[in-house]
Amino acid sequence: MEPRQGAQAIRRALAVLRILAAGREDGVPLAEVVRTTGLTRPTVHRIIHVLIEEGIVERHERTSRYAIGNQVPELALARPRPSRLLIAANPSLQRASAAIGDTLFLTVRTGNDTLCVDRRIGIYPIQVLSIEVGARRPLGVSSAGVAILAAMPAQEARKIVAANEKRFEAYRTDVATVLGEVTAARRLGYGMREIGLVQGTKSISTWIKTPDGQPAAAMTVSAVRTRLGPRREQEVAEILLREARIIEQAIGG
Amino acid sequence: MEPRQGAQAIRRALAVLRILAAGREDGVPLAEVVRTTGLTRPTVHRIIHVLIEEGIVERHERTSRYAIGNQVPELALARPRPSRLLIAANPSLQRASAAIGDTLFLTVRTGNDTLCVDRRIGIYPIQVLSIEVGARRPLGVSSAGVAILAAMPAQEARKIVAANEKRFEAYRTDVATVLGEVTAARRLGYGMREIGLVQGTKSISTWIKTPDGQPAAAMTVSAVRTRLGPRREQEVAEILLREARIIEQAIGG
DNA sequence: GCGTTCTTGTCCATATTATGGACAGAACCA
DNA sequence: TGGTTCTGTCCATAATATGGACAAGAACGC
Repeated sequence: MEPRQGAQAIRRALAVLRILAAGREDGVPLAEVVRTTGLTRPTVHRIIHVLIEEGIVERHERTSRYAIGNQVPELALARPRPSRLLIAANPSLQRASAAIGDTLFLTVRTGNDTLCVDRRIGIYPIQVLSIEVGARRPLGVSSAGVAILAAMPAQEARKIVAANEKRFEAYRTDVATVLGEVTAARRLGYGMREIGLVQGTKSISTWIKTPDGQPAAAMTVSAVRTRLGPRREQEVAEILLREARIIEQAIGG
Repeated sequence: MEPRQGAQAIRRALAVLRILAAGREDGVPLAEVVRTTGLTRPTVHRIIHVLIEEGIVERHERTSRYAIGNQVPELALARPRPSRLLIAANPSLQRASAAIGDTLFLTVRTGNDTLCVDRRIGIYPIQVLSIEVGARRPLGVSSAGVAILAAMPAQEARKIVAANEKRFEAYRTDVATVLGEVTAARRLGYGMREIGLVQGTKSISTWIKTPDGQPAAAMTVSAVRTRLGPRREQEVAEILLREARIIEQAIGG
């Protein structure tokens, strides 16, 4: 079905907001927003400054970077309860982290992005804290994003990857690489990044689907590479797959 | 200065979102959004359904009411840190609640609304929990809103009250009543509601200003009426005023 | 059970808004 | 110092967003 007409400006504003959200508290320069949204500079400038007037965006004086403003968390207070996924995943994150010893992450799909919504640090003396809660990236950049893409129909995954193309350069990847990883993840049954977001690390992600079959989230282990040789990778993947199924059951009701 | 042109649709979408935020998890029917924003039904319908497609709004199947969607808290994760006001106010809320024995609320101004961002329950056996964190209302409806309006230039207060006119009916008040309360609050130096948001209660609010002199927040005590006779009202007001000044100092740096 | 009222939902001719090419000034860097 | 890159702005015009009119369904009252 065709998307609803008559609100192009609203969609554009949201596209801008999602780019600013990816920049978190550091903010994003105007040129980067122009580049990644594909909109023209006057258009981005106008959208951003209206959002500033409305308190949705703020401009950092010293750096001229734009970031999410205080009214977004204020609007979010209208929806304070954690999602069913977050609640359902809690014991699995705990169990998996204890069993594996490394850091566990819960990441959700939000539009064409991934967003880290929970993190559980393990007990092994070396922990790879590659991202934090709130970290947002284009789908395809992390092993979680790759896993989520792998779990959806191939054509839909290609559309999303194409939409994110302009943003991959900033994360030192590209469409061909991402699609290759998605294909490999389909084969393996989970996503994996030999080269994690951090040098010398490796991460493994399993997708989590909602009751209607949509891949909506992923659970990820990140560790130093030496801790994830072929045999241990298999063990970790099995633990993650089992807990992902448990989460899916819990969400189903 | 004239507000920036070229993004009326974005402002309208935000106006709709703020109405939905006021409805919190209960949601708001379409007709109510039409009435309070003053927009036409096709316009509101279109805006809401684009926001639904974008995950910003969701529609409750059973009640046909619209509410804030899951992507708003997800965007808010880009700005996780509590504001300086919230941090600065924490010890004052604690002290005032202990000294007074009733519930203390911290409320901020957000656009033409007030939003409760913190609440501290007192030790007296009867507590008036008139609102919760996340409760959003038009400026002018609560004693906190009245206090904030009283602390700003009269012309600016009148503009805000005029903008909120259509929404007052739902809270059983009107422009004349609100302006009367604002005038009284200017005289008293604090806002007060003999008839609180809850029958048989009374509330007292003192404004809190930012370093640039803008009234941005208020601290409120709510109690059963019998606990706030004239003399005790004076004592409570003095405690609130003192703590408000402390908070203003802490924000100032 | 029927009539009335109220609500949500949709269409599309047209009014109005949003756009972006062109230009200017500031900041940065070699 | 000059070149490059960035932010910011203008306004003629292209394109979008609008809302009056209408339809259908739900809720309510007698």
